[in-house]
Amino acid sequence: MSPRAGLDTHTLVLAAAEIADEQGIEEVTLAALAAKLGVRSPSLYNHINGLQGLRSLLAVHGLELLYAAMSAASVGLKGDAAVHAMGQAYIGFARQHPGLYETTLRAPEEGNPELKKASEQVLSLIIEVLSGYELGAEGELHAVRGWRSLLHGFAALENKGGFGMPLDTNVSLNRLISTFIAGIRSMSLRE
Amino acid sequence: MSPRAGLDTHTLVLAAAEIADEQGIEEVTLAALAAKLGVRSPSLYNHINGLQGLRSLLAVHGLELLYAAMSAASVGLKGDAAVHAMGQAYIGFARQHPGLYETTLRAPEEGNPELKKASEQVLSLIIEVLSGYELGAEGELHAVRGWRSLLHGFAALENKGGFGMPLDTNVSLNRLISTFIAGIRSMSLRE
DNA sequence: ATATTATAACTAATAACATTAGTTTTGGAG
DNA sequence: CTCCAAAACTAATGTTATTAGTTATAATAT
Repeated sequence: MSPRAGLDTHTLVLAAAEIADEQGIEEVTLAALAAKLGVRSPSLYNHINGLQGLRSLLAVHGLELLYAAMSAASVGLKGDAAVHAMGQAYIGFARQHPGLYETTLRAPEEGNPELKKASEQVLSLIIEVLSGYELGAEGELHAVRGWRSLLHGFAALENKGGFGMPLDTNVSLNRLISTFIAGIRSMSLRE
Repeated sequence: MSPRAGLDTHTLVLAAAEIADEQGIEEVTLAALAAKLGVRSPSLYNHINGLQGLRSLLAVHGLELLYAAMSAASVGLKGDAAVHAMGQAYIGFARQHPGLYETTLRAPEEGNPELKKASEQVLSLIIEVLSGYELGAEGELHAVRGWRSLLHGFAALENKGGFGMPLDTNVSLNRLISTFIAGIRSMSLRE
């Protein structure tokens, strides 16, 4: 019963993130979001650029939270410890915010500068942590790709329930990270 | 202008897979599929169980093709060569059928026996190839999880254009596979 | 205090989609 | 040649996103 519900973009993004995490990314519709906020869906257009715009905002928000988690976890650490901490933080974020994490890689727009910036922030943190190993400029880039593949694959499969087997996934993650570290160690020695 | 267009389930799945690979998974709608087949969308219900049913069929079809590719690539090979060949085949399939690959992990139904069967087929092939390393029963399961994570993560990031850097992704893949192998080697020695 | 204005939220309307109900038509079995 | 199961159809409903145009209010200026 109140024109002027007092919404703003940030409130919308937070509410949408909640829907994504609690009900799944498919349920993030303007209709559902408007209902949650006690408003009619066209009203949302005063704050966001349609559904696509909302998805972009969600992606940026997710990447910022992911960066914060990874950064906080690895600050002050070096080498293997930093890699482990960062990997745990990455997967921890994906577990805590499954829907929001998923929006992170649903790259909708190519030219979005906010999105690009948020992605690069995460990327440079990864590069920094892996720079401790003697991989060379090119080897480092390959290692970054591998590290991202590994983390994203693990997060995605775990979230989808792809690891059906009754075996502690934390142990799997730890061993996988150790495997990766051991692998890049042996790669760097080989060259 | 012809009642009796002569459709069947398989034709629908193939046409839907084409849409998925050429236009993206979002464009796989019953409306688009019906248009492609020269039919009205309600007619599709004679052959599939709605959009959800079609998605399940796509997932099964994708897993079967994936299995065929992996199997053909690794037949007769052992050890590192088999792992490399299987990995290349997995990524090759994801590149060749980006949309179909994506449906593979959009697990819609839990209790679908066809889907379960197709998944287990792929899984047992992976287990077989990794059984050559001395990992122990539990270690082998962790390695399987790691191997799947790595492959899926790489496929997903590459498909989404997540590897923005101008560096040959085939080289990255080769090195990643080698890194993984080196990693599980050192893990098995450690215990 | 009162008038003005920018804009948040609204109603109404359209288009795309999935889905169900009920009808028509036809290819093949008898 | 007849008949029937089922393939394809039309019609209708409900959900969604989105646009156009309207109303009402909060903040500002007078």
